[in-house]
Amino acid sequence: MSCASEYAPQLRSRGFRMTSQRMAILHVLHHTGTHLSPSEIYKQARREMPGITEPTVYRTLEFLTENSLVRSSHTGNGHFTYQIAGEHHHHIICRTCGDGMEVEHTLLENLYRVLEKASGYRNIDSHLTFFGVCPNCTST
Amino acid sequence: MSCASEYAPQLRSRGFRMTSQRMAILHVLHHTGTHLSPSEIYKQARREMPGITEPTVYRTLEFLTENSLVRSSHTGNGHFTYQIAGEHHHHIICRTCGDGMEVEHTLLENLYRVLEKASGYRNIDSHLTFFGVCPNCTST
DNA sequence: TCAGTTATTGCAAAAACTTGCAATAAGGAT
DNA sequence: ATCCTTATTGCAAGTTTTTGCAATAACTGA
Repeated sequence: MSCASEYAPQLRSRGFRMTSQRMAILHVLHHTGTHLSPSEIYKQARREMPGITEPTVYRTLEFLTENSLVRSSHTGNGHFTYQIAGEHHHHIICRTCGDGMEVEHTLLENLYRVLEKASGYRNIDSHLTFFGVCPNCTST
Repeated sequence: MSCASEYAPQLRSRGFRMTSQRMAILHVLHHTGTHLSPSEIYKQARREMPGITEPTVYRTLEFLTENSLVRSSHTGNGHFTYQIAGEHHHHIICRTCGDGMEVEHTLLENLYRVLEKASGYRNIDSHLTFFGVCPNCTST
């Protein structure tokens, strides 16, 4: 109810609508704060809004991602997780053990500028996932 | 037959086997040269090896990716495509029109070094997809 | 406040992807 | 050349994700 309705103006100004399904999903993501898989989001959103269906969850996540209210990131196994779009960070995941950590966005800002120059693209804004080998697995 | 068997020693030396299914898939990727979706790969591989099944294609792609013979990249829509692991490059995709272009790996090398220092991870080797707005869509 | 427009949802069915397990076959050893 | 070990596949059934279309409900304007 509360937090999610703050997002309504952002949608309305672009001709979209705030619905109870979108509120429920935003609420879930807002309050857990971390990355969740579509099925976890579905389960939790049903507590807020019992009638919500799975296709709606998938479509909503895609929609919210396109509208920058939510960010998606891919884990090692080929699946996506979703989180509320807050502070911008990235991930690095260990190719060997699967452990991960966050990467500050500021570290990439230089690169973004280089890329914009080289490609002619603007407004680059990607949530990236890097793969490498973590210190633990290197030493073994 | 021909090209794919070159990869056999790489697998054998790690205790894995070269099979006709793996050959078929490598052959397809080697000769098309571009990114293909799992179902496209399945369709084409059946021409080389009629008995091949879909689960095998998925498992094989994952296996070949892990063993660095194939690289996966994610497109905007949340799905993965696969290509033979050759020259290393990345993609930038327009958030508005969906058009894309390749990004030289050399542009990122600096960043990788920065990240290795900051994170302690080594051997960072990711196929990245950036999203931005292309020149066409910017001017409109 | 109410009616109209149309973005959004639910439903049902399809497509894409995964999993467990028994059967097969690749490569090493004899 | 043949046997043995075990990595790999196929099958069949499951889960996850997508799609089309009719029904619904959010916002706009009167």
